[in-house]
Amino acid sequence: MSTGQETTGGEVEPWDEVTPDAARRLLVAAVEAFAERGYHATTTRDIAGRAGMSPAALYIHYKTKEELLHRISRIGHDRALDILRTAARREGAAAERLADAVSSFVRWHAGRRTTARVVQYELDALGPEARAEIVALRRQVDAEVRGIIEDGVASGEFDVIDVKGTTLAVLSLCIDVARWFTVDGPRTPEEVGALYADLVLRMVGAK
Amino acid sequence: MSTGQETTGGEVEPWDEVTPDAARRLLVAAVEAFAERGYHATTTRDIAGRAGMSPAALYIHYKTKEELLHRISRIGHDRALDILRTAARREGAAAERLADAVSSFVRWHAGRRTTARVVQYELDALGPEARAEIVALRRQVDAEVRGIIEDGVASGEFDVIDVKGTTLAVLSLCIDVARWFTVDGPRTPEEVGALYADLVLRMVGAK
DNA sequence: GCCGAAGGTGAGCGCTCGCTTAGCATGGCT
DNA sequence: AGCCATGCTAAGCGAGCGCTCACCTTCGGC
Repeated sequence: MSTGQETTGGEVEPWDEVTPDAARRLLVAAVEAFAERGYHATTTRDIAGRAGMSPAALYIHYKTKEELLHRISRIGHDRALDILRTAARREGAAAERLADAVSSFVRWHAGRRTTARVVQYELDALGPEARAEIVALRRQVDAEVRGIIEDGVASGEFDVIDVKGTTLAVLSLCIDVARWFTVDGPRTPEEVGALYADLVLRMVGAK
Repeated sequence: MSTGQETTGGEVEPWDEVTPDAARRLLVAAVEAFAERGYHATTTRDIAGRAGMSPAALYIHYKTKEELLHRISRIGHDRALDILRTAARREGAAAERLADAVSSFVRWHAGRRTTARVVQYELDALGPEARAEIVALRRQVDAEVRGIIEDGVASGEFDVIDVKGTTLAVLSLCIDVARWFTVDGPRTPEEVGALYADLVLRMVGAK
């Protein structure tokens, strides 16, 4: 049921933009630690230890522990938004674009689950101004998906009563993948992506 | 689209079972604090303060802070399982039972959001043996929903390719309500329940 | 061969954490 | 009246937290 060509969904490590090397190692270590134990349960000594450095080294590259979370959250949301934008702005019917958006978004949440977990569940640990910046990005994420659904409704492809509520549900379904997905589980990110794209097309009454 | 009579979905405070009164006040205070800031970010001083008591009072009624979380998680999961069981075992077609299960489960996650948040997102803060107990309850939750979907497939009411995957997605959709729902938002728990019941019936290809 | 910038470390400061202990008030039972 | 079980508090212990500081090492430019 409706795949066609798809945009790639976050299979590469996207931390190349973080330099120098030591700063990137610290950030990757922080992603792992935050994903495993949560922001508040993670100590700066744990992050530094995972990166093979002393606790003090962290403060050469980052002002505070919260700045680490902020950087991770910012880069992660940029990536998520990029994935959805790519799918939303390609050529094709609304059904194809929605299926592509969902499957690549889900593949990112499953395949890069540690990052997604931090991005989606540690928002409240940020201070007010950093959180406001991230919330703005989330609104753009919502707008991309809502745009595709509105297109489908306008063209008669979809049958949706509550566009805002359905958009919320679609994103909610995708995001929760970061909560339950495990690499030891029976499904690959690609399989979950395909299943969820199918389920979402049913939700919007495609065809 | 398919409502009919519904089971009540967690609109009452379910902490009557916790006695004595001081222990219940502490537990309610802990639910609020854990839901707002997360288990690890919550201090025992904060919990005791919300309950109008000194920090030491907590340890008269609970051995550790973790025991508080364990009790909350246990009672919450019992309640969630009870809601789904009631819906699953009533009379009626699979579509009605599934709609009832989803709408009451969602109403609980939205209406009693603080409890649901702790129950669904603080599982990892429990120790191994407590977590194992809760995980067993979650498997029963999954089995109830899967049972309804299997019934619908067997009777020809539903059109589902991947029953296990669809069950997971349905529960995932409901659970994530605890993450995004707010009382300040534009929707009531009842409205979200009705919308989600409709979306889930579409997901299983009902009728 | 010398120097300063960049990047690192060991030690530790001030603070807050979960939890304990000694002791005080209350109230039902004898 | 005397007594002790129950429920609570004030004070504080040991540990671990985020973060800092004085100092060390490495290395390209002259």
